[in-house]
Order: sequence, then structure tokens, then C-alpha cells
Amino acid sequence: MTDETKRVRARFSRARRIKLQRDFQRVYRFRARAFNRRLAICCAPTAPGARARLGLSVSKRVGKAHVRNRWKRLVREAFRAQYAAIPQGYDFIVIPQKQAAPPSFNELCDDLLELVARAVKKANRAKTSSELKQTSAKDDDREANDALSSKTEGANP
RNA sequence: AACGUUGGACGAACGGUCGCGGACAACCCAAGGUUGUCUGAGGAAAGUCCGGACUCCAUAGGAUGCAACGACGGGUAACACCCGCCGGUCGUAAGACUAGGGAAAGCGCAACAGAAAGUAAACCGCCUUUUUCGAAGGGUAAGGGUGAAACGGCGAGGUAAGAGCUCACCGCGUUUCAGGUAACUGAAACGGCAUGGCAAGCCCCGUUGGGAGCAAGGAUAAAUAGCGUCGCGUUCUCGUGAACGGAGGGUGAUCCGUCCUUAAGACGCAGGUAAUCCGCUAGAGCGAUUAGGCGACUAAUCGUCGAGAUAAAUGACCGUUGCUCUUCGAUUGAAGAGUACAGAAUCCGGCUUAUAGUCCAACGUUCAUU
RNA sequence: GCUAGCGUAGCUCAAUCGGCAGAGCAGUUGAUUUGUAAUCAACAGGUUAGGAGUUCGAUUCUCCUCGCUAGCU
Repeated sequence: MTDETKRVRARFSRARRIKLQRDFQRVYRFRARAFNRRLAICCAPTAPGARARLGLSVSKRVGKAHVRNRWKRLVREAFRAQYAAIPQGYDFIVIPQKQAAPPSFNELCDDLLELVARAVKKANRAKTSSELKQTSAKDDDREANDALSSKTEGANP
């Protein structure tokens, strides 16, 4: 019975997806990644109280249009089903590796949880190592001057 | 019954739980959110190979060029599509394929072989004359050999040997007659071989084509940073303005022509924003009946509304039942595996390509039975 | 959405107007050397991306697929 109540709560609306090119670039630049034979996951922290968000990047190398749609739907469904087990306050980008056939749903759930855990560990390590970067990242959200900030970071060391 | 040929239809079904896009309604109500109801991929949505609708540029007119098409008749909004029919090739047949105008407008091509690859010529031959017996001259294109293709085929007459030289049949061409809307078919007469092939080689003839594409195009909002180049004369008029000329630009191949601008302007470079709404789905729509037509299709009447996203919705799990294959059993059955190709993005009509399987109809050949 | 180009040996590229598919590097074998490299000689290696058509004959001409690349909006 507890499982059913969890399922009732598990929703996945448009607000929990990453849509803007800006956000994608921010997550890629944070460089907290975890790989698998089938998947790659990038991860970056957002504001502390925010919900976890999912972005998908499925290239043409993966397959034809219906194969790509299949991947996106499976990953979205896995993200939704395991939403309670995923840590909040992060953005995730899921990238299927090229030439990989879509797996079954249960395998994909296991892969997703494992890789999310690894990526979040990496992200926390990066966060604690340099707190200045975190503040600069917050500024990035508001002002959206990614290019300038990255240039200054490269110039400082 | 077996083997085929052609055309068409479908392309898993039902139920439960959760989730996503859209519309409507209610509630909290600032944004937005919650609940309920309805609804939500295809025969190819694909490739983007053709043709249109629609929108803007803006006048699309002429000549040349370029591109596409090419028997004939029809269908259609249009077509490189479809239907009918003719010719050709293949198949015992049902049927299949067919870019199928012009080679006496001109240019060009045909490797190797072969004597010769096209206004003819003559290697071996055959016949004949001369002869120094080596050969030379003449006639001929029946035969040999080469080639994908050799200047009609085959038989008879004829001849020194031969030859459409003559004749019959066939092929080819011209004319006439008959049938057909026509392509064409059939028959007769005449000609007496002239006019070999390739035009998916150049080309000629005929027909068609203004350009760009929903990121078209329109509205609102937000944001930024400007810079450079070009640039009006005359006449008339009190003046507004008009005419002519010049300059710049468009007409996306060129020229003529034409159109626009000419001082709150045009063009170029650089930079910023890429957010919302409209376009956006009722249409050459779909289904049925009747009528016309061999058919593609058309007309009338009745009924009906079936996706509209934008980091882009159609999914996940479970159960039952179909269908196919394998194994066991072999009457029912049991277990396992599989259940294709593939995803709308402005919308239609085609073509092409990919497809597990299932069903229906018509027809052909062979065999068996009556 | 629109448009252009390319595909030939393991690699990089040729092949005029349609007429025997070639070169360099790489590979194999032999020679040379005490041995290796270099050099010399010989050899092998091709569905000309796939299919169909035109033609006597197609890498070449035409059409349809497949893959790759580039450009414009």
C-alpha cells in the first residue's frame, strides 16, 4: 500500500525539465559527470530549496527518430518513478551513449540511481573544495554572463 | 489440389494502476496550481524525388539562356502521377516491363578484330584477258573469315562468274481505300533498296516553368552600440506639387523593358534579443447511397469532425486473449520464444523506399474427380 | 525547410570524348647485409557504395536507394 501512495505522489511536470541553452551550458561547465556503458550523467547543484530537474541530450548518433523518442520516454519515466530516491537541489543531464540499444525499464532505473549517486558525490566534492565558484555560479543564474565569468576564472590562477 | 499472376483491406485486442500534451468546466486565485470530463501518430508520419494550396517579395512583359517533360486519348487544382489504348521486348498463360518525338538540318562517336565501320571500298575467293608462269589488268559481291553491327532476307530464274538484273513470299518506303477521336491496324497498288546504329553524346522540334519558403508572414514585449558609404539638378507653379534628366536599388542567368527611392532616405558591416500570441488546422476532408463513365474520376443528396507539440506530448508496469515459430505430446493440449517497419511539426495530391504476419477478390497453367 | 558535393586496393589519390582499373605508401616473397634499415626485383590485393536502365560495351551517361560532408534560412 505504501508503494501505491508513492506512485500517486510521483509527478513529472514541465517545471522539472531543463529547457534553456543557458542551463545546459552551466551544468556541462560544472564538470561533475558519471559514465556507464549505456548512459552518461552530468550534474550541477542549483538553489538549495529547489527540486531536481532533468535535461535530455540525445544525439542523432543514437539512432533514428523513433529510437531517440524511445530513449527519452524511458529516461523520463525512470526519473519520475525514482524521483523520491533522487537528491533534490540538483540539475541532471542524461546522455545516452551512441549505438546503444534502449534497455529494459528496470535496468535503466538501476543505472540511473547508481550514476546519479556517483555524480552527486563528485558534485559535492567540487562544491566543498571551492566555495567561491559556487557563489559565482549563483551570480551566473541571475546575470547570465557565463562567458565573462569563465574568462575571469581562467585568468585568476 | 499444386504452382503462380494481379488488385485491395488490416497491420494485435481488452482490462487495471500511475504518468505526459491539448481543449472545456469548477475551485484556490498574483504568477501558477489542483480536481473532473473529453481527446491525443502512420500506411508509409520516412526519403524530400515531383506537383499544388497558402504567405511575402512584387509585376511576372519580350528575347536569349537554363531546367524538366516527350507515342495517342482522357482524368485532375496540378504533375515526372493515374486510367484507357497503340507499338516494342519477355513469359505456355494470367500478365510484367517500356524516358516510346526527330538520324534526308548539322556536328560527333564506334576500342579490339576485320579488306572495309558509311557520299564506300575489295583480303581470300569466283570468272575472264594477258603472261616473262612470279604475277598484272578487268568483271563481281554468291561464298569464306572478323565483329555488337557489314549496304535488305530466302528460294527460283538468269549469267563467263555474278548482281533486285528479273520473279514469288517476307521486310522497308510511297500512295489509295476501310476501321478507329487519335496513336495505329488491315487490305490493295506502285517503287526496286535509296533512308545502317547511337540523340539517358552535342543538337533540332514541341510543351511547361517569376523568385523564395510557415525559421513564409503579422502583432506585442524585452535587450543592445553603434559605425561606414552613397546621395538633386533643370523647367513650370505664389506655394503644396508635377514633368524631364541623373544617381542608387529590385526584377537572384544576361539584355531590353518596367517598378521603387531620392533627405523624418537607401545600402553594407558590427552588435543585441531569440520571450509570448496569431498563422495552426474544416480540408481539392472523410463515410454512405444514387447517377454517368470500360476505367482513372466526376456530379447530387445525407451524415460526420478525427492530434496541434515547440529542449518538442502518445509512455511505464501488470493481467487475460489472439497470431507465428520451436520442443514434448500427437484428438483436445502443455512449456518457451517472438509479435515488423517505424514517430506528426503549415496542409494536401502522387512517386520511391522499409515492413513480422493475417485476410479477401478476380484470373492463368497443370493434374485429379464428376 | 531549402541546396550543393563526395563515395575507386588496407591508406592517399588518378583514369581525356564510354573501349584491357592504375600510381605512391603499406603487405608478402626473393636478392643485398654478420643482422636490421635503406635499396633492387617479383607477387598478391577491386562487388569502382548498392540496385536498375540506355548502349555492342558503363568508373564515366540516366534514375532510385544507402552512407558521409558542407552551406543557407
